[in-house]
Amino acid sequence: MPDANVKVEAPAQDFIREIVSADVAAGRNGGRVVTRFPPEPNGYLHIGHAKAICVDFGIAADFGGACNLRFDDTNPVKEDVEYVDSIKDDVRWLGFDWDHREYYASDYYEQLYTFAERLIRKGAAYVDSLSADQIRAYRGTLTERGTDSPHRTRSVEENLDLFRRMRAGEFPDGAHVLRAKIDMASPNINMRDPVLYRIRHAHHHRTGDAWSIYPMYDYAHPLSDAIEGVTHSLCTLEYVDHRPLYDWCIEQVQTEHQPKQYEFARLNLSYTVMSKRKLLQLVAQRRVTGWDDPRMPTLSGLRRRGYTPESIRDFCTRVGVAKKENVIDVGLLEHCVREDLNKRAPRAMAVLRPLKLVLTNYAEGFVEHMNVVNNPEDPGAGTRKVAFSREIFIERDDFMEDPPKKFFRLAPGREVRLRNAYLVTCTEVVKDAAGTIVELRGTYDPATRGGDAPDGRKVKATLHWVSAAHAVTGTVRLYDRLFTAGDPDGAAARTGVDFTALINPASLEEVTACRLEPMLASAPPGSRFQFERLGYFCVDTDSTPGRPTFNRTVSLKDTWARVAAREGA
RNA sequence: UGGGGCGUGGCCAAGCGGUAAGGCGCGGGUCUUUGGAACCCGUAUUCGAAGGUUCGAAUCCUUCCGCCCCAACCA
Repeated sequence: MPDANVKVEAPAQDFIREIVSADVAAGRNGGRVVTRFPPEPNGYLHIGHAKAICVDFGIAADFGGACNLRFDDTNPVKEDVEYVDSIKDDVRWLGFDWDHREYYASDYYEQLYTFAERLIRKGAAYVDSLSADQIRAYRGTLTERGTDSPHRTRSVEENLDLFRRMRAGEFPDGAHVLRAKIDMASPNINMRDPVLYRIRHAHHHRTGDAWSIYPMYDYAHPLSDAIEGVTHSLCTLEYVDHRPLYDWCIEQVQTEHQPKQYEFARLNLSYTVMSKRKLLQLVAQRRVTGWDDPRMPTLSGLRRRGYTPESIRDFCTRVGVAKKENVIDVGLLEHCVREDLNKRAPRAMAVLRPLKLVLTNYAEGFVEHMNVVNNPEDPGAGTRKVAFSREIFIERDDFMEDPPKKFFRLAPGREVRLRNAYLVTCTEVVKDAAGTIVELRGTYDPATRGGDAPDGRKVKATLHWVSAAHAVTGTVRLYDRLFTAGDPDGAAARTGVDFTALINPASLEEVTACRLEPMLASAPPGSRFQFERLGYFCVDTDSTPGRPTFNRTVSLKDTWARVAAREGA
């Protein structure tokens, strides 16, 4: 008698989980759930892969199953160990664990070869000696059926002999291919005798020069899944048309396990390009500094930008899994990091564009150490001391000589609060010969230490600040979306311009003479902070104690910016 | 034009014949020593369109329209 309390059904949140759930309930595959994440090691992982990773590992975890990490390394000329290493780093960083289940399609080459001979023997595959161009011509078009190759009727003996000699390296690249014998008249072009093996005298990053023939994806993938005992092979929509071929391979080879393929929509992000080819172009043309440029949608870029793995996983969950083509608003991704970092990032004060404010009634040479809460959202984060003195820097944007109606910050004669310090009033604006404001003078109210007025009077703004004598100088990189168009791919296609023409010229602004709270100078690379009132920032990988450098992950929501824009200010 | 996939608010997305969840965004408000956060309220008489079946349709049927994918010895 099964204990109903022991059996915990994972709730179905999407159509794939519904299918898996039904399979488990029906006892298919002995109730086992095995998935796999199968990247080709030919580039860096991006946020689109993150969705696939979350789906593959997430579904396995939901059903108490396992997810394999399998490198689909069937094309030696495009692949490299550099990529397998980065992929492993990225998957791990995202928070997923494949235990010892690290597999490679190249580990199955011998087995796949044996399967191929089996196909030849049963007359389901043949060696074709047409050129690539001829094969294309014989394939027909979308509307016209294809034509059988003259080699389609070769005998099993001849096919076996040729195939073995292909393996032995007797022929040059392109001389022959192994093809599945299916149906040249199929309305599904993938079924018109697809190529299974091609000759490639190339060095493979793992098998070296052991092979001179390599299996194609359509052949290697389903059989690799079967070899590993994968139960649910999840991939993106463009493979829907390949499913009949996937099933054909499984059926013809008569594998022990029969994995099933299910497809979901890939992730697209607004103001972003996601194709490997385009990302590579950005790197190659130096439009960005590299694969890990903080503006890149790669996982290494997002990591360097300051994104947390938790926020990316949360994003993938919110995005959902369905079959509809989509373009997710990048604002959702930004929302996810803000939400995560708000709870975890310690606060700091940093003045990006400093304007000196001299408090004329504050004793010269006097220093006070204000008690400051590290994170109002996290009492456990504790407090710290921040030096305050006669001369401080405030943000230039926080002062206006002639403020519009809805500007609440500092202005001549107006009182505002310096966060965690005092209420101050601007009494004088000092300008240079050109009329540029070079300094502010003002007074502070000694009775308001900490920021509260004993008489209960209120101010409409609280400003961040840093003591001039104590601040350290640093660099802050302000990032914005890489493209000006919400849908760069679509816009480029419509207008006929290259997508690089849509790059946002202001995607990076480097601000050098920022004045930072001293403790920021010793923060290790990767550490994240909220610069109060500005946004979330992390110490860049190229930061040094002598020249602290921060990347802005994302700004804080800025109501004033919205109001100012609306008022045309 | 052959085959396949998909059409629910600005962007996602539930919904599986019983009378449109939720998130982001947006608008308004409360609170506030971050114009942040938090909290509250509002935001589709309608589900690509038109017919039909039904007491009842986003859900079933028919036709039409639109978008995406496929003709690598790439994955």
